[in-house]
Amino acid sequence: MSERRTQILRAAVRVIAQDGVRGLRIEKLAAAAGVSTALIYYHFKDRSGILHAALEHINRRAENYTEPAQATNGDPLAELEQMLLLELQDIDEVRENSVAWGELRASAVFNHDLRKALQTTTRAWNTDIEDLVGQAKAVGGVAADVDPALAAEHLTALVEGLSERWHSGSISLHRARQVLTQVIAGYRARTT
Amino acid sequence: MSERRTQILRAAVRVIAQDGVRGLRIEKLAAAAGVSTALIYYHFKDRSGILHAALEHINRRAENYTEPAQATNGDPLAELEQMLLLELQDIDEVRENSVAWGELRASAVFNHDLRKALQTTTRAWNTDIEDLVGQAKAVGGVAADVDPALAAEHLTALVEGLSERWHSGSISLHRARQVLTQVIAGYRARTT
DNA sequence: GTCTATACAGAGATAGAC
DNA sequence: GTCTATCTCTGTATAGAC
Repeated sequence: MSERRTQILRAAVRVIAQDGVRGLRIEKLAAAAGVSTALIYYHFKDRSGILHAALEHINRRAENYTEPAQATNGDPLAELEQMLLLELQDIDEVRENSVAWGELRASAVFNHDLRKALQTTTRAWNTDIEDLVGQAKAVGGVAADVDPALAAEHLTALVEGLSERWHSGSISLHRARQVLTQVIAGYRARTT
Repeated sequence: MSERRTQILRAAVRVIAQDGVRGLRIEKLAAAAGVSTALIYYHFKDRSGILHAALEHINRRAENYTEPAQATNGDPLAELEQMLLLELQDIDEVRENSVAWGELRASAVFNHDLRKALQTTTRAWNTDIEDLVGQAKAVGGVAADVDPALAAEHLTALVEGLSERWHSGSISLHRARQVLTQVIAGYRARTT
């Protein structure tokens, strides 16, 4: 992919994180990227083209920082906790991504075109978490009667809910992390 | 409140549920309400006035159907489950409200004016659920070491997360209800 | 209170030069 | 590939009659 394209896409994520998908203005994006509006149309055809490309870009970034972070000494549940808490951090890149991701979800409610990309990434995330729960089960970290798929959907949906509350000012970041931590603790070798 | 106002507000909720807060067009709203655009400005001053009034209206509706539904024989946890599952139903009024409410949250991420109304309703909801968890604790329905406030935030944030996934097509309604039911079941007299 | 007609601004998109 | 200039459409908002 050309330099220019990525330059514009990076700017797009920034602008989306600030104004939302539906608040994205080509002129503002052009300013943020330091190029003319015409160039944006040249590279992305139209508004919807930019949006799709930007959302793909967000997905790719999301997949990246999902990768194994620190050593967790083979404790799958600890790794899971780390992976989920990753989304709830006040660091520019993470917050930007998380807000933009939330916007993608919110927009997909009304724009059916966006749903497919959303589903793919959501499923991938669910699967990652499901695997970790499965591993935790194998080593006795969680009870045998926990359904990994169900637990994964529970945890990821919860993270999304907490993120949006955080971004919309209805819960503090600290509190959100606390809720999540407690819920995960609740999975440690218990019943159901 | 005048007849006309409520007529317009009802239409507004419908339109918001269909196109989102940011997709609301005065002309479309006028058509949906069967009035002229000028009349809308007459009653609500400007676009933002309509939005605020519509969101208040949504809040009022939400508070209503939150009321005790069916007899639950004094089982607080059953009542809680019923109250939360209420949000996950494929019935026009509920879905409309739930979508509109999701839009309010999503818009509040970028529009700080909306946050106050959001916080108020969120807090009220949390408190209701917290009370029920407290009652359940009192009758031994949930373990003594469960923190009702934390549990309430967990459950309500989860419902929001599941709702949005449902509305954006990333989870089926049935599956969302299943996840929620299981999570609540996990609270029945257990540790943490 | 309610409508018709219209002014005005903002934002998406394109033409054409370099 | 990239820019400047500009066209055009859509959507908010108002004027003024009834």
